[in-house]
Amino acid sequence: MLKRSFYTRSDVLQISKDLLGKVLVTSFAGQRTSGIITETEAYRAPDDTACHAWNNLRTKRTEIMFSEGGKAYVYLCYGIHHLFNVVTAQKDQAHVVLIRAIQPLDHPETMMQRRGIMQLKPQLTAGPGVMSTALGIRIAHNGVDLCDPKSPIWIEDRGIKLALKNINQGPRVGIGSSGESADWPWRFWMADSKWVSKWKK
DNA sequence: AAGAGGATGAACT
DNA sequence: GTTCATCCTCTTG
Repeated sequence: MLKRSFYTRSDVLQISKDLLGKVLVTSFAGQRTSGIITETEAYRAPDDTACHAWNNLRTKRTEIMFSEGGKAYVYLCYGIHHLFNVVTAQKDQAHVVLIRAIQPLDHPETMMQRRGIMQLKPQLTAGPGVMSTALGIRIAHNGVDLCDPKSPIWIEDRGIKLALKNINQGPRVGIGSSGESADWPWRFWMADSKWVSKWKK
C-alpha cells in the first residue's frame, strides 16, 4: 500500500506519472478487484481553470480536495458516471489526479459482472466512468482515506517498472469549455498499453 | 426554489 | 457522426 508520503508531495504532475503502473485495488464485502493504472490526468487549483476548485473555490463538493493527500475524491459526472480522483499535496492545496483507465488484474470476472459485459476487453475499464463501475466505486466513497488499513480502496506498488519513454503526454479530455487551461498537456498514459481510453483528437 | 450544465458512455444511424 | 440518458452541485433570484 502506498504511504501517505507518496501523496503529499507537491508536484501533482510527477505524482500523475508515478501512478502509472501502480495498482488500484477495491475490496467490498470480500470481493477484491484491482487493475494496473494506465491513464491519469492532473488537476491543480488555483490556476487550473478546468479544476473544480479553480481559484481555490471551496464548496461542499470541493472541500475534500483541500485536505491532505491520500484521500479519494469521487463525484458524479453528467448525473451518471462516478469519477475517481486521488487528492494529493498538503492540506489547503487542491491538487488531484483523475484515474481514467486501468488494466484488469484481480478478479476480472467480478468486474465484468458489474459492467454487464461478457468479454475481457478494454471497454471494460478504459474510461473514468466505466472504470469506477468495474471496481464498484461510487459517489458514496468520496472522502475515503486511501492510507487507512481498513479502507475499502487503496493503491499498491507491485514493483511494475515503467520506462520514461513509455509515458505519453497530451491534452486532457472533455474540458474544452473550461477556459485557458483546456490545452494544458496534463494527461498521461502508457504508450504501449491497449487498456487506455479512446478519444477524439 | 428553480434551473443550467457538466473531467462520459452507449446505442443508435 | 449523433443523440441522449440522468442527477448532483452551484448559481441566481
